[in-house]
Amino acid sequence: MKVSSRGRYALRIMIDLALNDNGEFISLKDIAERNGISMKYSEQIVSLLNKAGLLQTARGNNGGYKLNRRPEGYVVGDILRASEGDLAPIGCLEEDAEVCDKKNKCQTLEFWEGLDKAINDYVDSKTLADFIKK
Amino acid sequence: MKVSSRGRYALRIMIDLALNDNGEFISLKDIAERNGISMKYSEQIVSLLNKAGLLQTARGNNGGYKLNRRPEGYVVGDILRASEGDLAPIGCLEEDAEVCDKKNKCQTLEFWEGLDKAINDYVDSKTLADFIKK
DNA sequence: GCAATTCCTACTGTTTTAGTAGTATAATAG
DNA sequence: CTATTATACTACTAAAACAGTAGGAATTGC
Repeated sequence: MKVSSRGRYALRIMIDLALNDNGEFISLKDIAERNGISMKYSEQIVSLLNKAGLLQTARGNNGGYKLNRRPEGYVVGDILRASEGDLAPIGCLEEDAEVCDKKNKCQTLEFWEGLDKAINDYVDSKTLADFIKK
Repeated sequence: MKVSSRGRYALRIMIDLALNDNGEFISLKDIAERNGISMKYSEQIVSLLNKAGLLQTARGNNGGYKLNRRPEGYVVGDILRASEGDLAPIGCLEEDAEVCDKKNKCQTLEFWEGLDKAINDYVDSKTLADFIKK
């Protein structure tokens, strides 16, 4: 039941981008250094965030990344789902799960659905803004 | 962010014990067969539940397992923590985690504590009784 | 053209998961 | 007192997931 390092780092990177946002693109080198993550690993994580449409990017010299909305516009759930994949606590509840033939008589499904909801409700109740105004 | 098969099976086994409780000890063979889990794997899981004090056991002929309280007395969280280990979503929040020197200035700790609480509050709000009265 | 940067994909060591397997110990029936 | 039925304990193993590394291609600014 652990969030992987990808998810944890993804959140840190997004917070870093919010904290250091000055309108310019921020290079991954700076982000990675500030957060003690290797360039190469950061690359992979940022790539996931980018593919999920959470960032604005620029290649080449003076390129880098920046947020494409204000911090309040980022729900933590979206950041985690982008980096971690599904947050579903069991396979049956994943987005693309194959339909289980025992679904109708499954005694535990409802419980797991409730847990899934508890988790997603929580992570969707927080935005990046909650991390920067302190 | 997945619950392992040990945790899922543990819950099923406990429900099975509640549903089939007639005062007698129930053999693991019966439990395993009813739930489609191998004897050997079931053994390991039941062993964890037993060590956590959730069961009453008897060895030898006519031996087996049974609940030591009424279904309402079992909180699902206890069953999952016994089988899965800690439900903490990140290592820092585990019971026996070494103290992190960056704890004071960690920007994300509070968020993860909140998620930990959301998860534990949910699993501790359900008991075995919630699974059998339908 | 060169330096700085993102983008993409393959590879690798370690840990965790999901079990199997074997044997020892205990209780009961006969 | 022994055969049978059961739990208890510990070691092992194949496969998957995790946590990165590594190398090179493409893009842009100066």
